Amino acid sequence: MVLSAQDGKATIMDIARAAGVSKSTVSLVLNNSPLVKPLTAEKVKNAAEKLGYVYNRSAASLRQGTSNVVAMVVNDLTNSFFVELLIGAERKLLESGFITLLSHTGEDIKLQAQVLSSMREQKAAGLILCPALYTPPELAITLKKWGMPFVTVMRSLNDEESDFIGCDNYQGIKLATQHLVNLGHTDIAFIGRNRTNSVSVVRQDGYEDCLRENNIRIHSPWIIASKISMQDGKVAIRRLLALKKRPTAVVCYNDLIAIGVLNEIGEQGLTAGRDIAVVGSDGVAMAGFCNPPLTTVALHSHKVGELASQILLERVKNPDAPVVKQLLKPELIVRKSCGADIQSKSLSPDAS
Amino acid sequence: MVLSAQDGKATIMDIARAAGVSKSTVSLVLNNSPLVKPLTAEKVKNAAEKLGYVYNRSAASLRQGTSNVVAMVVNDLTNSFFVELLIGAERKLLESGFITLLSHTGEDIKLQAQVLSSMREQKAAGLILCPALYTPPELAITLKKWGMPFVTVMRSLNDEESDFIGCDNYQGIKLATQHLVNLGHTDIAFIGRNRTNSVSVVRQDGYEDCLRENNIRIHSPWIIASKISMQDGKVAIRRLLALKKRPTAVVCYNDLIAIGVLNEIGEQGLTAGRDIAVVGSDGVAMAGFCNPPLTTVALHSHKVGELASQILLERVKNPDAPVVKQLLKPELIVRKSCGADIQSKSLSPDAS
DNA sequence: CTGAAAGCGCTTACAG
DNA sequence: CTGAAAGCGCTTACAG
Repeated sequence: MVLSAQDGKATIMDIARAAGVSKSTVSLVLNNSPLVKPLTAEKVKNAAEKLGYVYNRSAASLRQGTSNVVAMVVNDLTNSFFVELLIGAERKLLESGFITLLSHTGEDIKLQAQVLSSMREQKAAGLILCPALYTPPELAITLKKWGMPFVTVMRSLNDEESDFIGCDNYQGIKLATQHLVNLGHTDIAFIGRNRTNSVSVVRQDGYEDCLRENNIRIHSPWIIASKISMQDGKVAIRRLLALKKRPTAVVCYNDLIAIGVLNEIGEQGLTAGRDIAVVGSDGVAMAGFCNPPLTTVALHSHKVGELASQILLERVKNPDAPVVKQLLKPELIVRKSCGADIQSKSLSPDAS
Repeated sequence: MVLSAQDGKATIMDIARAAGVSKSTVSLVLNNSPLVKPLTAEKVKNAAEKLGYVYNRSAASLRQGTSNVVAMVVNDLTNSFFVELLIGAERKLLESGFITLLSHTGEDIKLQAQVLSSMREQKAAGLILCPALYTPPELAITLKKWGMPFVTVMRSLNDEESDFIGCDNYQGIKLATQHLVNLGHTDIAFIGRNRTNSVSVVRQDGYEDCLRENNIRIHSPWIIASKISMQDGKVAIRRLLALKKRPTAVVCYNDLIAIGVLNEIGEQGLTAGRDIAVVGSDGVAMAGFCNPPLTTVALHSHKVGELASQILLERVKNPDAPVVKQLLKPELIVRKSCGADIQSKSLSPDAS
């Protein structure tokens, strides 16, 4: 194939001339319109190839008033749950011909507002938003006024009228807590209390309701406020271990915190699962490779990302379709940090 | 502020009319040109605000032939090193008025080629590329023919004429290996051999050269091929532990592999640092929270990302500036997985 | 199934 | 310091 000296500079007009058709026809061919006769389409495609033609999306976007980019604004990429979600979403978008404009807000709502404006200027076709903590709910109204289709993920904006894909945080934490109860624990702590984070509120509710349903009294010194990081998990369990009356098990808000917890337990010469049971939530890949491997609740990060993309693209196509609110079903993954293996061993006849 | 019914639909012409100036002047104001009298600029800005004006980047891109998006194509976001790098780069780009078009290739060169084409169509102003394994070196030529400024990160394309930001992998692994030698080890394994990954080749060289310089014979059964994942690290150490003649220490290609190694060691009831020493490379955040905490070589992921953005933006401004090739200096971070704490304890007078 | 024409909203010389 | 004019490369009714 001989590339023209103008490689990359050819326009639709050049193709039209080379192929002996009008530029309208070229445009139709480039967009795979069924209106064009196959033979003509072939001629056009060959000419485009020969000229080293590159489609100019800026021109198309200007003309159409929208683009083939989708904005993805994520609160915390240091939490691999969101990275896994991003990977799922990005792949799915790509398969549908969209490309991802990414921004990481790091839970900074000022920054979030700034990047959203920027993405509006880019004429993003839609937005997948994992809102930063403390995002004002009016953001939903703003986005609608902008006419930007969006779906919120994991955290909602408390807006009835917008699409949301999340996980059943309440059932998830209940599953985890009940598992500890089933293993015989009654002294169960919760790390990650934060009354201004709706997800934390729900997870704490799941923990407390589970205890109540099992007639276990809630012991408030065992409910520890914590930011969402490994380091803060570490600090929280340290406080718990320093208590005169220690819990025998701990439910963590998420895996990130649980990983910090496991680390500190190890540092203190203790063994999670034997000396104290630990469960997390989210089911990040890393959880399976902790020491000991972390019992957690899989929230299906990739699936959430894929679903969010899919729902968004449907919303883009059809703004008037019914609102989608979907909570994925959590799934308990039992590993060793909860001590389930030790217990079953001591119950088996061949236990030493 | 009263928003017009046309919120978001106003153009530069509407502003011009409202402010009583020409649209050229409006354009200059929007681009913060110093040519416009402050008073005029103020009038224009007020009018824009009042009309709910949104800058249309598609139009600007079409006219200018370039955009304010920067493409970032990353080989492996399941490795948090690259996530950290991405975070650093994205933040820096945002500060400079650029927004990030992201794609995750997952080491798939077909997919990589596809997304690069797509980013070309978007008229990305530049590209930060962490190339997929086995990327043909001709990619550098292609990108140049496209006229797309780019900088490769971590892995180079073996092209003298293009910018590259990486880490001194050779010195890094040497640092790690020498640390084990200093602790008294002579039976040191290497996990992560891959002769078709240039980074692995260099790291293995660092390991081997360090042994040689210390007059330690290289024992090839202790050099284990492995893919770059936690699971593959797990499998590799299992093979090593099954050997009749086991090594007493192991250098891992990177932290991802090391995390898998630590997990398997724990699963076998052994303790890293006491029963076998482990060191990683990269210095991901997670390394500090392993059990035991992982001794590793910090390669400064955020810094690499920031530097890559900075160099790219300079390249965009000045295509003829001298080529930049920069290797960041690695830094050993001693934690417990290498057993340094145990050794120093046994050397201290108050050891039990 | 194909062509001629208008226009998307900017920026950029150029003239004053 | 400001204005009039041209044009970036597409898509989309519309007419045939």
